[in-house]
Amino acid sequence: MTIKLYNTLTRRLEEFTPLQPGKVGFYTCGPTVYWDAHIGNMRTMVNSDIIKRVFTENGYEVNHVMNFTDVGHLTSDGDTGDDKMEKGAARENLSVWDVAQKYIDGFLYDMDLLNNIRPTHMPRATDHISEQIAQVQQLEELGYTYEIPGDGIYYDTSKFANYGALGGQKLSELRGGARIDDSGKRNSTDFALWKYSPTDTKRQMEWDSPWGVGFPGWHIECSAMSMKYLGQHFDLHVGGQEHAKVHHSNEIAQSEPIVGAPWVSYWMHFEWLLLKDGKMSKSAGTAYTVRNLVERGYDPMAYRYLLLQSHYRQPLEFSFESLDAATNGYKNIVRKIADLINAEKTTNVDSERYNAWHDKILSVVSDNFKTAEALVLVQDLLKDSATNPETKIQLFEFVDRLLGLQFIDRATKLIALERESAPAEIVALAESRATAKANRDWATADALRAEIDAAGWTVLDSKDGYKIVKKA
RNA sequence: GGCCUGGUGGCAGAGUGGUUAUGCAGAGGACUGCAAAUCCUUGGAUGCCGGUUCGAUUCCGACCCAGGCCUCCA
Repeated sequence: MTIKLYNTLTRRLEEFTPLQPGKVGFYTCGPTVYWDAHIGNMRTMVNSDIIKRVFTENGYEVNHVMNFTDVGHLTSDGDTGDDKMEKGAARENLSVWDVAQKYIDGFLYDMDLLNNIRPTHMPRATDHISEQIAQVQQLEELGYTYEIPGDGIYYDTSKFANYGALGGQKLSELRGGARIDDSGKRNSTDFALWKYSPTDTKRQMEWDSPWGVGFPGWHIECSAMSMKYLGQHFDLHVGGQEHAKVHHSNEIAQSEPIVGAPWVSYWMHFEWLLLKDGKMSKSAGTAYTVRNLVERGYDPMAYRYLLLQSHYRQPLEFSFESLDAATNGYKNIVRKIADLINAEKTTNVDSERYNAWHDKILSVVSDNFKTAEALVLVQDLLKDSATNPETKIQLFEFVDRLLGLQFIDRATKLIALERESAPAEIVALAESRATAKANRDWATADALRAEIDAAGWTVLDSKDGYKIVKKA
């Protein structure tokens, strides 16, 4: 099936053509591991995961690379300010290396909660210093660099004719020049490739290089690692929308002189998760992590479901109200699937119906990853009386592979919960209640039901008597 | 100042040049002693003003409003 995607480079919806038939290589700009990734960060990861799943279901062999930025780049793109990793280390009284490991572990934990398939490769910047140095050397030989004495090696963006193409703005249009720039840079958009360690303090992370002891600028890591694991040219590069102008423009500027243009065929940028009042903020306590949602009793799949109801190129406004709505919607679907699994099977999978639904669902997500439309089809499928339960179940297995919403898993767990037999004392209470009911003593019956409920079980009446179900 | 998105019912959010998805919430009903679950039915929206068109929510233009990026940020 044809895959269409919106390419930021051309600002157009394009049909995807791989560099090598049947294969796709793509790179996601991963997290800087100095703090917990919040649910907004994770939106990007879910989007990446959907891309991977759509390619996979279309028969592609996927090589997905996502980096961990564990080297301290600076808090300002002007290559000044504090080092984030060092700040994190000071905050937590850990070494920078331990800080990195701690937040990598946390990140992967949350990735798993969201059922994101792990990338094929997850390289760390600090493990690829030599590759980064090698690229800086190549750029130096090609004449793209200059030194600011006592500061570092910089990239001269005026040497790269097409600088800023991705951001839709020419060099001359960027406002950078309006700020005071006493750093010695030739152009406001120039950026560091290699920074010298300060002479007055000892950095925890620093390496030898042909230019002196120091550390790499933060853009070069993505160029170095993507090429190492995906080849000099690859198909797709994705990341948060804020990366387009600076980070990705710089990556292109670093890479194309070395490998030729176009370096990457397609670029995709994801919109942000916003709060009513704007961005998530750590200081305001609104930078929720996936683990925070779990602590509040939410299923991570409900959050994933919320995300998939919107489009990746559209900002999404998060609130607990909308998460509650998503939770209800998600649970309703799970309930219906559980009923399908419980339904008596009298027929076999209807391959004609299966194929029709399969193709319909796959085609809407293959068209620029419209997951919201796929979820509409999921509702339609549940209502479709012409498709038998077995076929529907098989289709939901496909939907789970495609969207990663773990419908079958949650439905199976729900059934298990419902089949778990109640302990004797609960059964005794239920029996008493049944007697009270038979005597039309509603007050006693309701009191007993409340007692059972308080013990963690629910009594459900039916035509044939009652069921005792463990509360989720 | 430059660039870029959007403005759709109570909420979240799709698609579409010609009956405005879907979900949640709401209302009514079936079933229930009452609940729960399920099923059925149902009310309710396209910022404002022009233009193109037989017809615009959809295309074009102006305006108003909101948000984002241009500074680390997914």
